[in-house]
Amino acid sequence: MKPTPIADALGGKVTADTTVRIQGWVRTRRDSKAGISFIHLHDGSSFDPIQVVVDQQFANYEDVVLKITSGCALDVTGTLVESQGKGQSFEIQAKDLDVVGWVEDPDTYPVSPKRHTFEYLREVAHLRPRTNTIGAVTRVRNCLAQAVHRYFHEHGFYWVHTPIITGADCEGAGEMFRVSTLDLMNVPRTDDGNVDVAQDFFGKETNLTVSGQLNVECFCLALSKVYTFGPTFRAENSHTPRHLAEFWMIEPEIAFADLMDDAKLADDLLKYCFKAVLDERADDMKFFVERIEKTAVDRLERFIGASFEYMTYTQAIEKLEASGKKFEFPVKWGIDIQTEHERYLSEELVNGPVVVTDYPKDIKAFYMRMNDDGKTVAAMDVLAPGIGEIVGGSQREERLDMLDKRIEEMDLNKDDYWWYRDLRRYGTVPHAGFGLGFERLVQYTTGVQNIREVIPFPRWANNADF
RNA sequence: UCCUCGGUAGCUCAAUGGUAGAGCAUGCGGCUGUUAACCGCAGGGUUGUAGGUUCGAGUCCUACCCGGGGAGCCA
Repeated sequence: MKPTPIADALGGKVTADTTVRIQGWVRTRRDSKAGISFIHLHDGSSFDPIQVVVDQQFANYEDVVLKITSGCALDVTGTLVESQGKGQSFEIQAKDLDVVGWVEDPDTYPVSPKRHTFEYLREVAHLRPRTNTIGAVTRVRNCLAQAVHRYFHEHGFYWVHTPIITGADCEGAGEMFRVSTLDLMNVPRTDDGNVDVAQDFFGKETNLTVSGQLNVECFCLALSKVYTFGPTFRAENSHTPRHLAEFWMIEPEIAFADLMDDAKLADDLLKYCFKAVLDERADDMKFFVERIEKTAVDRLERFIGASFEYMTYTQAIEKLEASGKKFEFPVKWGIDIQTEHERYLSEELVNGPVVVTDYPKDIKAFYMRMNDDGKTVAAMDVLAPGIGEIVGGSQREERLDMLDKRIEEMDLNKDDYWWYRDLRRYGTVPHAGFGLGFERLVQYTTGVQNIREVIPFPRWANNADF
């Protein structure tokens, strides 16, 4: 008999009083000495486990059923019936039960049925997918990823697979991870004592990508609407609940578009994704509301219903100055907006997502388009309550002379950007794009505090186990 | 990298410089169509690592390692 996903059995997709077969892992077992055992079985298909009811009459009740513990893998066939107890619609009256995999020592089973801290669960990351929280996060993460691709597909975007390994010349910010096959014990040197990168695999210095943006721009100026969605890497030694050394980023790039088109796209995409989660993962979101973050669903509903609040950097600075707040970093035109400032803007002033645009050129990247005032660039950040910067984007500088001026001002080497500059020499058009940190999106959606819980196997400084 | 708090049973935490304790989990028993159940009993410890002070260190000192929170950087 073909097994049925638990979601289908609970969701009314199977006729009551018929025989079903289910396979999964035990969450809990409770016994009634009166002659019944209740086993909660989960298989990942839904948040809720299914209750398997096993009667004492069962052939191997004493030898098998009463020895089942949390974590055991079962294959159960029985009748799907309406539950007599509270807490579930349907349950299974077991007719046949096979323990496919036992837990060898229940006493030291790392995810025993009790409360665990997230810090502890990271140390058993191979088993934490069995917990309610990580299971729910995994389903929501998947739902968001599917929604991202679906949104872009429906709107005529092409998914471009930009490289993971990149030449060092051309990436701007962020500490990078070196990619090399050189023997660390015996590094070849040039005559002047430097590492002889010519002998390395690629014949030059290479690193893991920190962003696919520059590459995806090439495809944007040919296919009009494109995006990347893949892993990116930062070797920053940052120790915060919002940073990872390896994370996934979504980077759309649109041609014949300006900064407002860009912001509109971010707005649209985010709302589409949140709607998908509310539609498809109500079970998991209910759990997040109950156990993780009370306002999780409210927040998404408000986000979907609200229009983005827009302000320029200059206006934001004025608001911060007028707030009467004492900030650790004093507010002055020209400073970068700090975490405490972001919090004030999105959490207190607006209490919702805020788009801040037109930042001073000196605190932003070389490729951002110079505004007519000569002081600011066409950049935008979306700040969300509780998480800070969730989207960072800009209109790109499409004018070669202006781009060259910025490259020079920022002390970069023009020759390193020869192909990026070529885009401005051959059929250049105004274009714009942004980066959306996928894990931050999952964090914002679920209300999970630490980013290390929303990626299957988190990597950060000194942590690359599993 | 900086500031700050912490590291004791499988997990979460107690313990004035003087006998190492509880809750949960686990095992056994009792009770119950049970739902993060309840009652009783039991097993379970190199107190992060390495030094030092002391008659005596989980507790005080030094160094290091690891984790949380905050900051910087950012997505």
